[in-house]
Amino acid sequence: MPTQTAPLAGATYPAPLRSASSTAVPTPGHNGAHASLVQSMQLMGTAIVYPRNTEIFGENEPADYLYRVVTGSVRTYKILSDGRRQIGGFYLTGDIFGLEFADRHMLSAEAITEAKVLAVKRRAINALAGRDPAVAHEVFTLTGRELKRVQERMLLLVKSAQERVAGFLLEMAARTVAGNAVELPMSRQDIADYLGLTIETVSRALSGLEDAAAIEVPTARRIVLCNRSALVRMNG
Amino acid sequence: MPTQTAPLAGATYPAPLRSASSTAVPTPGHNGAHASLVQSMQLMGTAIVYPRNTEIFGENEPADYLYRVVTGSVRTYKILSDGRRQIGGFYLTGDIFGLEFADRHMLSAEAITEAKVLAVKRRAINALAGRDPAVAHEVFTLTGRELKRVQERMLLLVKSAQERVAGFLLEMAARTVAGNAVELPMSRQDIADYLGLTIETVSRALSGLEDAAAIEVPTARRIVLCNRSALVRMNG
DNA sequence: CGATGCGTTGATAACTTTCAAATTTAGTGG
DNA sequence: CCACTAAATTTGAAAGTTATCAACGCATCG
Repeated sequence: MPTQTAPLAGATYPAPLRSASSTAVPTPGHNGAHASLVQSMQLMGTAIVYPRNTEIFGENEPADYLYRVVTGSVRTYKILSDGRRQIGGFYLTGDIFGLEFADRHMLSAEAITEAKVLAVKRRAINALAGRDPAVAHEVFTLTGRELKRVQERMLLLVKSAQERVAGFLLEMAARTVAGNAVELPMSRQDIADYLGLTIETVSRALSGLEDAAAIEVPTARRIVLCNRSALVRMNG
Repeated sequence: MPTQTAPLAGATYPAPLRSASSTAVPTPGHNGAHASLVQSMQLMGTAIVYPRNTEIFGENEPADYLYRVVTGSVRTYKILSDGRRQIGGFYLTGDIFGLEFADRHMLSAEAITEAKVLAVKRRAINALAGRDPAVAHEVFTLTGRELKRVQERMLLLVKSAQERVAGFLLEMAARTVAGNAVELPMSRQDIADYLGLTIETVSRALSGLEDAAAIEVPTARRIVLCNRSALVRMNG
């Protein structure tokens, strides 16, 4: 089914959020908005280090925890019936993941690089949200941002290969502190599975952007955005 | 950005839901779950009839109302910078639309066929949700379903044309009461803009499915699903 | 130094779009 | 109610894009 709208703006919800359904990805990067949630997770949470490419949780497992990336990076994904892998999202330092409307994960999560992850019992956060409206509000903000992200992703998926890659780079750049250089933690295969393309097409799109002088690719994982407006233009 | 998870399962949120961000499409069809919300909307709402192809609300307008389709059908959409139109969702009788996390609509809405629409002040619903936890819960359920739908839509968008069309037909069939016949209120152009394809490709995919004896197309708008398992197989 | 994995590049095939035209359907006016 | 015009849909052929298959380069690591 379709597409886009969510709860009510300007509402106050003293609501039960019991086992609704579905999932959403939290907003990475801008964490200033989640001060109390992040802070609380810090206190309640357990930090675990996952080596590269190891599973953090699997599809259909009970969603008992909420996670926050302390260091490293994480991907969520789903294996489709035809064997393809669709990546749900990338989570960088500071990002929160594992948010679910349902009581089971709809996606699996893996460490892309070695990742230190803070895991907090969902129940604990729920209890906290019950006591602290600010925390509850943060959870909603996360949900809202996630919806927006998924929508933007949908818009990305109807574009051409080069537009998708350009959009991806802009997205990663926006999530990364650095000036114009983006350090990609994920492989070309990860990017391809995120954008619904093949690695060859991703590689060619990057080469094309390089030829167009929009980016530089000193190493495969490091990309310099030389001409952001060109990227924006390509992004659609 | 990416993708999928949302609020916390099994939580109780006495939360402020003020101007978060983003949008989501409510779940059409199965309305049994929203008894009290629907009922309340019935009492509070104003019914308006929109002729075919007229605007119900526009992108960036204040999202002051929540809508429910009484009769007819509605589409939400967004015009992309390159002129293409991306359809956000289709809303059939009983469906609720106009849900937003933000205080302005991210999409425009139009009547596909003449549509009788119930419009209810958002504030009124918020107030009701504040008093009635069941209503608040319904709003969350809608949000959760919407997230799930957007995710499924994302999965659809990375597939082949024929898979997308097959998936679309299954979706519409699931939302329609009728046995195996689906009466499509929308044009091929609407379908194409929903699936990120051209009308020609949609038409050819339908012809292909017809050749494969998976469907019959007595008239352009009426489709009979002869072999559902074939469609499911194609759907991925 | 030879494996092994990852990324790039090339050639070809498959798929989708684009452009064009034929066909059907719907709406209007007589 | 019929005829006619306009719009929508289908179909065909050619062009463009992306996937697939294959080879090559480059780095890391035993």
